[in-house]
Amino acid sequence: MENQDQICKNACKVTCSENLAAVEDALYVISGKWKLKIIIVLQEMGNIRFNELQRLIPGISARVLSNELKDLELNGFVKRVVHAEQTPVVVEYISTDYSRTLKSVIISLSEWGKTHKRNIREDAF
Amino acid sequence: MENQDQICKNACKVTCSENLAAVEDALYVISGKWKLKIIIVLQEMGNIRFNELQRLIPGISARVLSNELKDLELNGFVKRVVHAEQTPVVVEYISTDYSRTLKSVIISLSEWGKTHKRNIREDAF
DNA sequence: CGGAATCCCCACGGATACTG
DNA sequence: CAGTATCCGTGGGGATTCCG
Repeated sequence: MENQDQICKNACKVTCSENLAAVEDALYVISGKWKLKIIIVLQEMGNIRFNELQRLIPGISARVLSNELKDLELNGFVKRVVHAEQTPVVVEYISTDYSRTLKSVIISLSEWGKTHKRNIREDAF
Repeated sequence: MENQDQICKNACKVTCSENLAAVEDALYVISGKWKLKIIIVLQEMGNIRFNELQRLIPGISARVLSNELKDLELNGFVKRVVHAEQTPVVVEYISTDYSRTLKSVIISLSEWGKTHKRNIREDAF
């Protein structure tokens, strides 16, 4: 019966759009050229200052880094700590607990990136 | 001794840039507004035709969908199957085995998206 | 040092119309 | 149906300069 087929297809569409929505929600916050990279460096390095952060992320400009950090702070991924007692002022950025919930996303992404690179290499020869 | 601190920091920088590179390799292929979404729908629905694909991805235009599909095909994520025997011609898109290696990435991303949405809701009140 | 302000460009992608 | 062609706006982001 064709009905079975239709029912199945429609069920697929539902779980499909649910998945789509979930991924969209995730991408809305962490997509973009730099966001995930910044989060990774912050998690790996603990506290870190603006200029060193910029040095560790090849290619990012100061303006863009500044904007991204504001965005990440607004969304609770980054904490900004100012040590005003010193001159010149020292500013440190620290990853929050919430940003650590992204751990599994980062891991699976970097795992996939590694094997993907290997596959590309093999194809090349 | 300060040396210990320095050695540790430098080790961090190494694993850090390795992670960064891996994630960059991954993002290079699957980042963008639509790529992952298309892959998700394709995996969920099995074979699917152009117009239905467009309908299932709200907001995407025909031109962009067409371009993205070409790109995904080049990278081995999508198979394009033409049934020329019929008129009008039927074209189906099918997700490849290779695109299925992204499964864990998609799952962790959609899982995170769901819990993130919940957190946002709570913050709102 | 840690940014903010300004200028400027171009490519991503939307809208519309057309084709095999 | 399954796209392609063309036109066009806009905003992401680079380069540079300036400020506290």
